[in-house]
Amino acid sequence: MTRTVLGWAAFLALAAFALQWLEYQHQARMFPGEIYIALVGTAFAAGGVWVGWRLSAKRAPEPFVHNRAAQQSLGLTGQEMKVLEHLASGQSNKEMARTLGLSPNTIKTHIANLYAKLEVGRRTQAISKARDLRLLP
Amino acid sequence: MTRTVLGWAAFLALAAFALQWLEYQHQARMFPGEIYIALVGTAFAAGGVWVGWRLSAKRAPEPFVHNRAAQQSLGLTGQEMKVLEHLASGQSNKEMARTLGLSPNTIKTHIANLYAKLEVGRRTQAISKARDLRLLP
DNA sequence: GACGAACTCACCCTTTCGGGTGATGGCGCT
DNA sequence: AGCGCCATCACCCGAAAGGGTGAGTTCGTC
Repeated sequence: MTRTVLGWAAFLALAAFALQWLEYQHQARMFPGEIYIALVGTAFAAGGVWVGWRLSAKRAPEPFVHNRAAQQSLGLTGQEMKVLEHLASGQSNKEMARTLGLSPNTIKTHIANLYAKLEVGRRTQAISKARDLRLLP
Repeated sequence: MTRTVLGWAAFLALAAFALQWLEYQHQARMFPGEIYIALVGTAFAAGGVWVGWRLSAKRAPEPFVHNRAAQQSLGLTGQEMKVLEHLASGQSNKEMARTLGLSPNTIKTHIANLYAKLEVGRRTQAISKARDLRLLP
C-alpha cells in the first residue's frame, strides 16, 4: 500500500514536470499545437493503461472462494465437509479416523453420505466434483 | 474476435468524431486551450484505463501453466501423465483401460510407477501432490 | 413427548487398489 | 550386439475402499 502511494506521488510529480516542460517547449514555438496535443494524449493514454493494469491485477490474486451456497443446496453437514477436506488431502479412512478422533466406521458412513449427496461412487470422483462445485480449493 | 474488432472500430470512429467536435469548439473560441487539453487528456486516460483493464483481464483467466520442468525432473513419461490426468478426473483403473485402449494391468503398472516417482502410496495423495507440483490444474 | 436431523458406531460382503514379481517387444544409443 | 528405457501385459495376495443394513445418542423443533 505504501509502495503504491509513493509510486503515485512519484508518477504525478513526473507528470507535472513533463507538462511544464511541454508547456515551455510550446511557448517557445519549438513545435506546433498538434504535436503538443498528441504528446499529452499519448502520455495520458500510457498512464491510463498502467493504472488499468494495476487495478485489475489487484483483483487477480483471489482465486478461491468457498461456495457455501452449493454446500447448503447439497445439504452437506459440517462433519461431511471436514471429511471431504481430509479426503482430498490424500488421507485414508483410518488416518482420518485418527486425526478426527472417530471410528473408521463413522468415517465410512460420512463418506458414504458424501457420495450420495455428490452423486459419485469413488473418492477421486468426489474430489473432482467438489472442486468443480468450488467446495474445495 | 469479430466483436472486439467491431468494438474498436466503433470506438475509434467516436473518438475521431469527438476530436473534430472539440477542435471546432476550440476554433470557435468557446473555451480556452487549457480546457481543451484537459478534455483530451481525460479522454485518453480513460481509454488507457479501459485498454489496460482489458489487456490484463485477458491474462487473468489463465492461472494454470503446466509445470513441464517438474514433470521432467521427476521423469514422468507421456503415458504416465495421461494416466495421471484420467486418475485425477475420477476414473477407475478399468475405465482408464477402456478409454486408453489398454489392459487394466498396464494401467496398474503406470500408476505404480507414478506412485514411485511422486513418492506417494494412494491415488488421492497422487492427485494432491500433482496439484501442488502444478502437474494438474 | 414425538419427531427428524446430525452424529456416532458396528457387521457383512464385494469390488477396487496397491505391492511385488516376471516377461516380452520396440527404440535409441554405444 | 548389448544396454537402458518405455510400454505393454500377466498373476498373486493382502489392504483399502465401497454398498448395504441396523442401531445407538444428542439436540432442537413442533
